[in-house]
Amino acid sequence: MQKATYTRGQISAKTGCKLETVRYYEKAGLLPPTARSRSGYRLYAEEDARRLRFIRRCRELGFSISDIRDLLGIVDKRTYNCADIRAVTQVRIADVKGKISDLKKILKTLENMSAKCPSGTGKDCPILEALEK
Amino acid sequence: MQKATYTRGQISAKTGCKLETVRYYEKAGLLPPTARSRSGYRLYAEEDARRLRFIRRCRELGFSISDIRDLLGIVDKRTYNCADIRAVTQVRIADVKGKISDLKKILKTLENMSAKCPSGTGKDCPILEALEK
DNA sequence: CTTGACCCTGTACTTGATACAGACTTTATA
DNA sequence: TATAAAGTCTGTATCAAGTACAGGGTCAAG
Repeated sequence: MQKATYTRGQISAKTGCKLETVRYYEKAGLLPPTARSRSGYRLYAEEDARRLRFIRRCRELGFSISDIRDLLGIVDKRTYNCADIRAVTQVRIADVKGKISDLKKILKTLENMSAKCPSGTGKDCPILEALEK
Repeated sequence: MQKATYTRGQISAKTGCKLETVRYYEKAGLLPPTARSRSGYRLYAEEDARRLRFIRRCRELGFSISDIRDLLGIVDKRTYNCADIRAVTQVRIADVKGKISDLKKILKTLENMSAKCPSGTGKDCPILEALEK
């Protein structure tokens, strides 16, 4: 009984990772080199699909490729430590919080600037003045 | 009476734009090519400093280089329209709002994941399970 | 047998800088 | 005045995280 295999196009459709991105993840070391058909086509297994979905989910949550490499490295150890994964996640949470707070400041500034604009067609635009500080 | 001129290092210090970044902005078309000394050194004027500070401020507020090119294009017209500037700013505001909302969703997911983790050293990490979806 | 769809590799492009190599110029110090 | 140090010049490489070709080989259907 053979294991099911998929071509790159098939695994791409199956996981939602774009065709070229799959190759990119292989080159980036997130996906181990697959088996190849006699003519050199990559042959992906079910396990690769799971891994790709994991990577995709992590990317959606903003983990960097290098974060994901760390996470997968931890996972790939037969005996991993839950605390290690938690640590990576906590750093990510702090990062997201920081970004939200930065963006809120930026938003406030932009809205203040925009509010001063009489929405007219005149010159001496108050937005420009604010931008020149 | 000569106008004051600055070298790249001087204008960099004066505006807070890093040395190499000044050259980059020139290449990117945000800063017009400056006058040159006999030996080929760039000579910046007061006007360039104003322009660089404007660019820097825009970047701090997250405007892209191409946004800034647009803004400067509008400003450089002798007769600009305040509404045009307002339009660019409004798009930027919408963009920032979108990013904040995306990041909030991400944060919630990350925190939910992390909250399930018993912070222990066990296996079957609930964060991993959540990441595999 | 040929057409079209798929896959292969390697490379270039994107954004917004940053950094370096190797050469030249200017300034400061001895 | 000589020389060393600091500054500037150009062109190119690097980063992240892909995306998009070009120029080939391969596979299935008609």
